[in-house]
Amino acid sequence: MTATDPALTALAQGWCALSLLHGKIEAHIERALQGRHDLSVREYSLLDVLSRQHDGDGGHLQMKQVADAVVLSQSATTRLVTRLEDRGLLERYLCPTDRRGIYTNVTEAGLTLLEEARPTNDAALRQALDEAAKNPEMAPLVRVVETLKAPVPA
Amino acid sequence: MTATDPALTALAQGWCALSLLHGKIEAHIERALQGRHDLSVREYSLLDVLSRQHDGDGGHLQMKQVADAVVLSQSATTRLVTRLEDRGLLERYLCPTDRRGIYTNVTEAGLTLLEEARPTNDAALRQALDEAAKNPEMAPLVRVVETLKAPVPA
DNA sequence: GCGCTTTGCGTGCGCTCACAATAGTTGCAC
DNA sequence: GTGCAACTATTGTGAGCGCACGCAAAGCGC
Repeated sequence: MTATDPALTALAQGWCALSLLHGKIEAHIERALQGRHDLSVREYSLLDVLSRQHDGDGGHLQMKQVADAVVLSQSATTRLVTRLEDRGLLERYLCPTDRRGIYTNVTEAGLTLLEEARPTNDAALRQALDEAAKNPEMAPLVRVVETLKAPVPA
Repeated sequence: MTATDPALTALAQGWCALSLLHGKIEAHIERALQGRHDLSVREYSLLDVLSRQHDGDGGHLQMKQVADAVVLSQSATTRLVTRLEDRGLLERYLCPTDRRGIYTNVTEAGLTLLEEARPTNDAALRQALDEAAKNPEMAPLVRVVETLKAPVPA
């Protein structure tokens, strides 16, 4: 097991490229969102996720599920939601059937800010992808991200 | 510009998938490396990068370039290198021609630890990819990472 | 040689995160 | 009803990161 397996080590190259691409994009978007809308990438992501689940009825994701959706610990999720709640962008309310669970709604102000920040986010993303495409190591990944867009165009 | 461009918003789907995949993999590898070798993903990545540049002559990456390679700020790179130096895994030495520049070498202990941790890293990566492949949203990305391995198989 | 600008690295401060421990809620066995 | 295990959200603590700043070295015009 201590011997270096070439097939596995080769995977590391792909992972390295993925990690690099992710880092570059995140840093680029972070700078744009932070500068123009005082939002971090995670905060934007959270608003985006919660605004989608809000569509149907009234918001059905518990904190635990939210944490999983944004790949964050429970404690970090609590504080992230608290921050946005303090800014009036979110609202917490207890689950009526299980008082352990807590649901969240995006307020009007939150939706407004989200839609306001979306062009910034998308433009920065487009820009970062173009920049990354120049690197042959990442180009294939960039193409997949671009073609992954339409889930079911029908 | 405030209007939502569908073509750009569609890109966000791909970026979201990429971000999710990255987060899952990183968390998985982090847990494995931290538990078995007391190394974070970034520390492992730094050792890996520095060990490669070390191949040719004696190490030619300055802190700034290292920071760019691991997508970290200069200050974070300083501290990261310092931590590994304190653990005896790295050595700093001043550039002979420009005393502002600082180069780094991986010590024997560092190389040993790196090769020791590599199987752990690769196995965790393989495992995380398999897990992620179950999600149709990420499957295409996973495939690219896997096929990206061989730069030039010839 | 002398001053000014630029470059590269290190440091103080505030913020966010992960981990561990805690409080509140539910469901089940008895 | 009581006790207990499982689950959810929050809070305390230590660590790492980014930003702004400071210091030292190098480049440059004089």
